[in-house]
Amino acid sequence: MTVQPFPVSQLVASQRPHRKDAARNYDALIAAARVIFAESGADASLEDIARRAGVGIGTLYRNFPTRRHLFESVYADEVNDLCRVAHEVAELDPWEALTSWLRRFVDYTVTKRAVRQAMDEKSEISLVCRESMYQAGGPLFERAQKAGEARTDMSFDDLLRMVAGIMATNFLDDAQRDRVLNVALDGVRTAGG
Amino acid sequence: MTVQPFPVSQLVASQRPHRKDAARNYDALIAAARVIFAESGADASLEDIARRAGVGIGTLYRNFPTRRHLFESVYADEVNDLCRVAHEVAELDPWEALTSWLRRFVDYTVTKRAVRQAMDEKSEISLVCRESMYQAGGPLFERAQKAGEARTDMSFDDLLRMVAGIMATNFLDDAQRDRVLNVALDGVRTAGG
DNA sequence: ATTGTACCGGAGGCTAACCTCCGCTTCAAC
DNA sequence: GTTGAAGCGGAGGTTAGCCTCCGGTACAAT
Repeated sequence: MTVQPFPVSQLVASQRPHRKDAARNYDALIAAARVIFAESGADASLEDIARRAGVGIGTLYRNFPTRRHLFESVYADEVNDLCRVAHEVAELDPWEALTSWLRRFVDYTVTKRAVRQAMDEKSEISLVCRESMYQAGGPLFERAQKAGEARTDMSFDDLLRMVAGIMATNFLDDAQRDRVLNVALDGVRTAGG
Repeated sequence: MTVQPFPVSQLVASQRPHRKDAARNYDALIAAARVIFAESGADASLEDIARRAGVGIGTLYRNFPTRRHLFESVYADEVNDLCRVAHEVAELDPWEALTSWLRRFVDYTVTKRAVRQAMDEKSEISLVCRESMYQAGGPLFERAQKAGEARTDMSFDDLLRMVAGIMATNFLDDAQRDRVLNVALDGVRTAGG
């Protein structure tokens, strides 16, 4: 059960400017985008993001020529973290490892609304990100399957989309989201295999 | 197990104009909105809808003063159908009745993307619709619970949101959506009770 | 057939967001 | 400290969608 290192981080890091002020602005933009995308989805106003980051709209466009560039940079960041987490949970028992990784997946507020859209993007970086995520999480799923803890009549892609769908849904509160996720995961654990 | 008649239909029917051409336009608008909302979500362009319906934008606004009016009219229509279906499935066995109703719920393409938004609306008509839907589907769930076919540690609201989340998610194809829905429903059927 | 009225449609003003462009500022190399 | 280049920011042109308004049209009642 090997997990590849993170090809995504270079893609993102290479864009970060060298000058001090520029780098600060770059980070502020990513952080702001994280928040605004989380609140309003992937088609949030770029001017809102620039305003929140405390920079001019021109600066935003210099760093991220298109909305997609910005979105993908944020997204890549998250995927990066997810890959790292997959490493960290590798020592837990199979089912525990899988579900705690998926829970982490759910917790990402940035892409909570936007991930579903990203799942269908065809751009190169999206493909790379998805690939990375699959390489990181897929083995956890297979291990759980081999341990007889997860049904074998569904794919990892099925699983991710299921969880993504639930995580993108509005619930009354976090407790409800958790309850529902548990129900769905019970469905993954049982029968059908 | 009684199911209330449909308080929603009056709300909608009362808005339908009397004159022949006007009524035709009204229907065309609803039909067009159904399609466009399904494609682009609840914030689709109203002018697209008018164009597709083959009427002027003015006609749209005369019939539906706000985007919400239009959306809710379409939504109410769907809810209506769902209530009727709840009646029809009442004779099936408990689990079968519940799942076939839920499947019908999933099949609604109109609100596929938009239902999630609607679930959180606070407007009067949304409340009425949700109430109707709960009165129609809730008994199916309770019956399944009493028959030991559905877990009792989740609410009907939990269930609907789970299914709504899955139904609003983009899948590779319908087979995948079906597969995932089945997995989640397996989680509802088992344990935890 | 006439006529009053309800209805039609789209031109056009309004706003919001997109994105470019360029004069000014700030950094860091020497 | 000087200097040139990299970076800044926001004014403003452009587009898209919202919604109003009114001259003209088509229905249905008589």
